Formats: sequence, C-alpha cells, structure tokens
Amino acid sequence: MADRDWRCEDPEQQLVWASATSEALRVLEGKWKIVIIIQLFAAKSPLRFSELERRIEGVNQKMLIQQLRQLEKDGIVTRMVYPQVPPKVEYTLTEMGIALGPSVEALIDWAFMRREALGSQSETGTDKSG
Amino acid sequence: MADRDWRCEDPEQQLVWASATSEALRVLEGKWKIVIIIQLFAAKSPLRFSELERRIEGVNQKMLIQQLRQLEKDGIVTRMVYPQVPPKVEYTLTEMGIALGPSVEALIDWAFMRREALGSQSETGTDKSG
DNA sequence: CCGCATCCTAAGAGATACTG
DNA sequence: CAGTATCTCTTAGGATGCGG
Repeated sequence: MADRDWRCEDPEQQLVWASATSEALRVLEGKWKIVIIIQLFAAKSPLRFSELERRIEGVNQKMLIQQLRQLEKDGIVTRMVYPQVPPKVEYTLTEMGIALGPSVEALIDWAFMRREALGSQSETGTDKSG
Repeated sequence: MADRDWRCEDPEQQLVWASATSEALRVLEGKWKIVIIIQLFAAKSPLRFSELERRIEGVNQKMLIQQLRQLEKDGIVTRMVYPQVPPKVEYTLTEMGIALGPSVEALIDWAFMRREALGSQSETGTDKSG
C-alpha cells in the first residue's frame, strides 16, 4: 500500500501520489463536508435531512443540499428516498465514505494537536496587520 | 487522544470535533497545498522555490507563492531566506507540518483505494451529461 | 533567482423566497 | 419535510508583465 513507501524519492511516483491525493482532497473540500461526514460517522445510522440540519449549526438548506449532492456524486454518501407523505430522505455513508475513517481520524487528531500548539493565540483571526 | 472515541455519541463533542477538523481542513485547501506538502515530505530536505516550481507541473509562480505564504502563515512550512546574490529561499516543513504525516498518508491510501474502486471509469471528467 | 502587482474569470458561499 | 430558484458577495485560481 501507499503508506509503506510514500516518501520514496522517485519523482514520478511523487507526481502520481500528489495528483491523486489532490483530487481526493477536493472531495472533502467545502465548508460543511467534513462536518457532515463526522456527523454521519457519529450517528452510526442513517440521518434524515432535517436531522443533519439540526445537528450542523450555521448551515442553511441550500448549502446542506449542495454539499450532500456533491458527496453523493463523489460516492461518499447514499441518499435514500422514502416515497411517502410527508417526504422522508435518509443519508448514509457508502463503503467509500466509511473508508474515510482513518483519514478523518488523523485529521481530527491533527486538528487538536494544532489547537493545543496554537494555545493562547487568538483564534478570531483579528490579526490582519500582516 | 481524539482517535480513541471520536465516534462517541455526545452531540456537543461532535460539534467541537467537526468545527475543529473543518478549520484544520481549510489549512489544506487550495489546489496546490497538498502537492507542496507531499513534495516536501518526499524531499526530506529543504527545497528551493525553483525546485518546487520544477517538481510541481502546471503551477505558476503566483499560485506557488500564494500557497506557500498561506502554508507559512498557518505554521505548516518555514521560509528561510539567504541574503545573497542571486537570492536563495528554502522551504521546510515545520513540526506541525511534519505532524501532518499520518493524515497525508491516510489520504494517499484512500485516494488510491478510491481510484481502484472507480476502476475503468473515465477520469477525464468528460461526462457532463448529468 | 525570487517574488510582487495588476487584471480577469470561475467557483464557493449565503440570504431569501417559493414549491410539491 | 425536503428541495428548487434567484440574486449577491467574496474568494480561489490563473495569465502576464515588472522589480530587487
């Protein structure tokens, strides 16, 4: 697997990895995608649209739908529609979405390490002097 | 660490993780950042600006500088200027950058799994019928 | 060799109102 | 409940030319 020798010095291999990873990362880009994924992991069960909306503070319908659609298109989540009144739609992680586990885990870990490292520094981004 | 119980069911904890990870991910966003980071990992030694430019196909100076500056601001890379003629500038990973190793590794791994899973599907993005 | 300034286009993000 | 449509603002991305 790639995790054995990804630091090897073969320049061509670097290019392959870099471009593949760059593409993969684009799947996670978007202000709410990682949040959605973490919520789905945490739930361990399908989540309705309104459930996601409730759990994710600050998101609006358009953004949530847009991000969900992109995740669906990229094969990360599955959208299940129950043809009933009132409508019911549930979202789950696909196998490929579940396979993101280690990445998400590593990212969470790094995020917290970073937060601790930044420590007392302002996180409000008020430093615009630079 | 977070990797022990990040799937716990505490809703508040989810929000904390999700937002922290979302912020962390923003550090990696940008078309060339992960590419730069992988190149720096692979090099195992400082890289000059021109070296990076040479190794990263398709990037132009403005983008490379822009992304490097953001990575520097976010504490991922260090910029070392040698006051000489002609100018020489070298970039290295900071400790926080090196700490990204597991995340990058997991991402590379997932990227390749995904590529295999997609298999024979077109990767050129020519399918615009949807 | 390294980097900045300018100008431009495309995409991301969000508020609001409307539909089945 | 779930989703669409429209409009607006900001940011990312990129081509080109100039300067220390």
